[in-house]
Amino acid sequence: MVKIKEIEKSTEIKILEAAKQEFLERGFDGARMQKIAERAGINKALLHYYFRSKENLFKAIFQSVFENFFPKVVKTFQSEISFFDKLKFFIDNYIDVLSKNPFLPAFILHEIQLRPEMLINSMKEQGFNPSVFLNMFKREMENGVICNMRVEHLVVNILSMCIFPVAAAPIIKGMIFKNDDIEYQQFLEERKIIVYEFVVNSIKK
Amino acid sequence: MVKIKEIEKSTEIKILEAAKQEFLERGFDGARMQKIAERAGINKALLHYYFRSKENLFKAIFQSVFENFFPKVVKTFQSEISFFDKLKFFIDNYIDVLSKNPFLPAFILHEIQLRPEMLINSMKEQGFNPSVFLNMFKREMENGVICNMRVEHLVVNILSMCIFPVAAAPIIKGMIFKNDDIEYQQFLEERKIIVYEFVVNSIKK
DNA sequence: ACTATTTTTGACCAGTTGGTTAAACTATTT
DNA sequence: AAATAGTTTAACCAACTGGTCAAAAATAGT
Repeated sequence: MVKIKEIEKSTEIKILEAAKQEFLERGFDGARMQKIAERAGINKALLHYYFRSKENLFKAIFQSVFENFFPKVVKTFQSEISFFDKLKFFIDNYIDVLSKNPFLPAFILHEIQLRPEMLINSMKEQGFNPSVFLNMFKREMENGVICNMRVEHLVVNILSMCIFPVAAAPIIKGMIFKNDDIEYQQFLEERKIIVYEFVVNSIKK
Repeated sequence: MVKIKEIEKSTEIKILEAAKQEFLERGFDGARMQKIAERAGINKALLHYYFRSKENLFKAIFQSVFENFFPKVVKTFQSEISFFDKLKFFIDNYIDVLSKNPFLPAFILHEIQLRPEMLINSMKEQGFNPSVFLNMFKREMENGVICNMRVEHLVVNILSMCIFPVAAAPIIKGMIFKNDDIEYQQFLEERKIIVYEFVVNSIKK
């Protein structure tokens, strides 16, 4: 049994991985329990054995996925580097995470439209607090390092420019890059620097 | 019959309005033909009488909705006002349209993930051409009015800051404004100016 | 007023979907 | 090795869903 666990992933892990794919690609309403079972290579009844219902399985996935969507800000921002390096590091890192989870942004944005409770739930359960983020910028404004503005707008601007281009990948690919995946990936790569410069240009005193 | 048409909307219009609501809120997979019929106050079979299938009805809605999502750039940009006024007008106008269609951005972003063809289709059918948009900025760069950068990034930045805050409304409301709708609406209103200033600060020479 | 055409409806259908169950299989305990 | 507990499966089910159809109702044409 020990050997099996090492070679073959545990059933629960296999289910979670399959469910994550299915839910991320198709959303709750589009996802099919049968498809999840097939993807995991198991019998459909096993899904209900491990996770009572579709709703339950979905909640598990949403929570695990939520972590990737809301950047673990604390570690990034507690380091000793300068404000601008923190900002640069954050943007680089966040775009990187998202571009490796291409379905994530659109999935979250879609699901929360009719289930905002899920968000609040996940936030509480993970102790996520946006004010850590906001306060960092507020401090730099008070120190006169960056221009004064409502921090909420600044933060939303930064997040917008990181998240939207991934959520809108099919649009951008289709309209700008003639559906060339490589060119689009290159575009995202460039943004790690461009977004930082764009923000700094705008807020630096 | 003339009188009836004036008082009561034609069946087709009623269906389209009901379907638009249902599809925008729930997406294709979450929408129910029965619910659309109820919303329109008609029998379900009528839906199939006017639009053969759910798929067909969806296509009709997607196309009509697409127009609002992709700003009618031409008219805005052909006017004689200065570049910066065009930009200001565009951002103001676009945020306004989106905030009046709160489900629109997340709907489009979700649906295109697995149906990119729909996008291409609607684009062709409506003769939408993104290069009109891109070229305007390129011209101003060549004229030395704004800083040089890859126009694609500039345009994506602007669109990001207009679209994302609407798509992410439930997140922003929940995390920043304690679910206060009015404060959130005020926030969007402010962005009409803030986004413009943020962009201009960054690109003005 | 009568007919032909279009619009609307209720009843119905076949396929799908999430979920259940009893039995088979596997591993663990004694 | 026998009993016990934990996994896995195939078969099944009730509810729902998109879609059909024949008949009824409304409208238009004569």
